[in-house]
Amino acid sequence: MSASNPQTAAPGAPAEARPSNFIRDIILDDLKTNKHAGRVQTRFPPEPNGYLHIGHAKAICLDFGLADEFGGHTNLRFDDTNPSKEETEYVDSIMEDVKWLGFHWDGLFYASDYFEQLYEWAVQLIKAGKAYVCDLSADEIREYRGTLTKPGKDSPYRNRAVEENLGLFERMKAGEFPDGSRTLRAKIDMASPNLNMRDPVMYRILHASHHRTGDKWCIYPMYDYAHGQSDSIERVTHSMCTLEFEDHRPLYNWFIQQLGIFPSQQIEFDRLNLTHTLLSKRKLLQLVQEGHVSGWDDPRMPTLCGIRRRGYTPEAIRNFCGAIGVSKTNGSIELAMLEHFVREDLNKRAPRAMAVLRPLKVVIDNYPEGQVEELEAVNNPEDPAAGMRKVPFSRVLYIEQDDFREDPPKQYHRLSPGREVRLRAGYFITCTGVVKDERTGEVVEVRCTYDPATRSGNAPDGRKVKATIHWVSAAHAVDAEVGIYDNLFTKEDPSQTDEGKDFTSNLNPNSLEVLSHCKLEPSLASAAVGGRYQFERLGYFCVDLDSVPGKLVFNRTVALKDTWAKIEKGQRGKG
RNA sequence: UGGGCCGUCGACUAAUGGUAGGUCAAGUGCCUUUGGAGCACUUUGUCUAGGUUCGAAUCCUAGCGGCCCAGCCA
Repeated sequence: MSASNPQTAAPGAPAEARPSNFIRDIILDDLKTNKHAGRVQTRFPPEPNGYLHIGHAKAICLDFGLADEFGGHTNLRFDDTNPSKEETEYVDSIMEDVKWLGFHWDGLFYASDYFEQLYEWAVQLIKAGKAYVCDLSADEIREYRGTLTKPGKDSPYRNRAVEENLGLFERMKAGEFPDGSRTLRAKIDMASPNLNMRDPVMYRILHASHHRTGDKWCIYPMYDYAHGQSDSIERVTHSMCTLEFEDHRPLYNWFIQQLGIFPSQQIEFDRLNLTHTLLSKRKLLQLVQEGHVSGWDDPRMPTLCGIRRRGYTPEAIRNFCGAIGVSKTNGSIELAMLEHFVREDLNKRAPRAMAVLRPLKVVIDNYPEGQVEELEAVNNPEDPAAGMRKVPFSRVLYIEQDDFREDPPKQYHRLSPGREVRLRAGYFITCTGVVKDERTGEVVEVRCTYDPATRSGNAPDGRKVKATIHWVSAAHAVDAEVGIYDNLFTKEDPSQTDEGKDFTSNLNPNSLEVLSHCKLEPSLASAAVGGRYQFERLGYFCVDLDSVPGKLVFNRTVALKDTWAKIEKGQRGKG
């Protein structure tokens, strides 16, 4: 059960008020017909072979959210049937991520908890003549399986006597045979149009150490033989999984039926796809291993730990998952949708601060040298309870390079020679001149005068300015490093590649920009790791894991919507 | 090409035989001590062709298009 809910599942909301989806409809219907005596049991079943990503968040919100809505329960179950790929590092991270997202499981289980039961059931199936030990090699099994259009043919071992099968299977378990030499197969139908029903492998021999059972087993169940029965053991009523398992459902049901155990129901929904993003554990692993990113928690990664480090909130992710809905259509959500939900959440809660990313020096000629004033600034205009803070003001300031143009284009409202703007929470200043680098001609300093009557940002004579810009007092500024992130991939669909190239050819070479001498207002000096702020007019930023007092590091979570950038882009477009 | 699934604004998703609606994006305006936020308004859609029906996004038929399946991975 979850303590907190996606916005789509506000506790106590009337069922009719919640957005519908076809899975919810199925549950509603089952409740109406009293199929499981009003019980709703779900599970989230990750394989501990990688870190969770935003796609898993969708499944988690569904599994936990739906159970929660109907007073049901949700188990966290690790699908750990393949010891060669699974590690405790991953189970730890998965538990951490699920908790961070705001969900709490009822039961914590592992498919490996059921190895003994699964083995007994396999023996039962052998005795019933429904399973047999097959000596075919992997290659031979593939040949015998047939193709999409051609039926397969029976294994020569298909009709072994029950006693022989029993003996062989026991010896497989006892470790008498090498890896790959034999398998236990279900006896179903080699001519089935569904390849999953062509005598699927139930057990393979794998002399590998398992992260939980150690060396106890050297035969391991396949996913298809383990998953449905695990659901059944936990009396899962609604077992949600992604679309590619649709073809497996007949097998899922076959095992349950042959065994005569609790009939869990598998329901498939569409996997999340996000533009400019890859959501495949295999490819994410490759990015990490080949060093294209700094690790699983690189802020550019779509992993939950990456997104968390980037500064996303669990609420934002849950709201996003609620908003995208659930269906069976194969589509791709625009990244802008995800970004919308962080902005929406952070706008309400992130305290504001001033930070200058690309500093340009401003000297206010008529401001007394050595004087410092403490100006009052609003912490969050969306939240009066957030209060006020003091920001030091003095004669030499930094402003954003972007906020000054010597030769301003049309519609540019910010500072330029002769023009007056407001300093956020401060005075009106007018640009009186510039100082340039003699060699490069670059403006290295802007000279201004201020109007002492405009303290706090209003002119007594009622005159208006068109722009308000942010600033930091040079003498009081705190230095910081800031990571600016862009899409990890340039293509909308990064898996779409040119001949002979793989997805890494679509990596965005500019996905990370590190700005190292950013100037922050002094109140930020004590910002704690994980702290989220809005740097006014720029975006939302979060204190990075590697940040220490004296050497601050921030990540840009997402930029604020930038109307001027849009206008400017339009101007360039026109020529 | 055998089987399975799916086609609704640019994207995602509702409408369960009876007004094609919502969110994101885009655009316009208002407002603004963040060109932020907010508010208002606007544009754009039922894959195609037949059929059933008083009435079809919804049901039927046939096309067309997309995704998945030939691991001893999950």
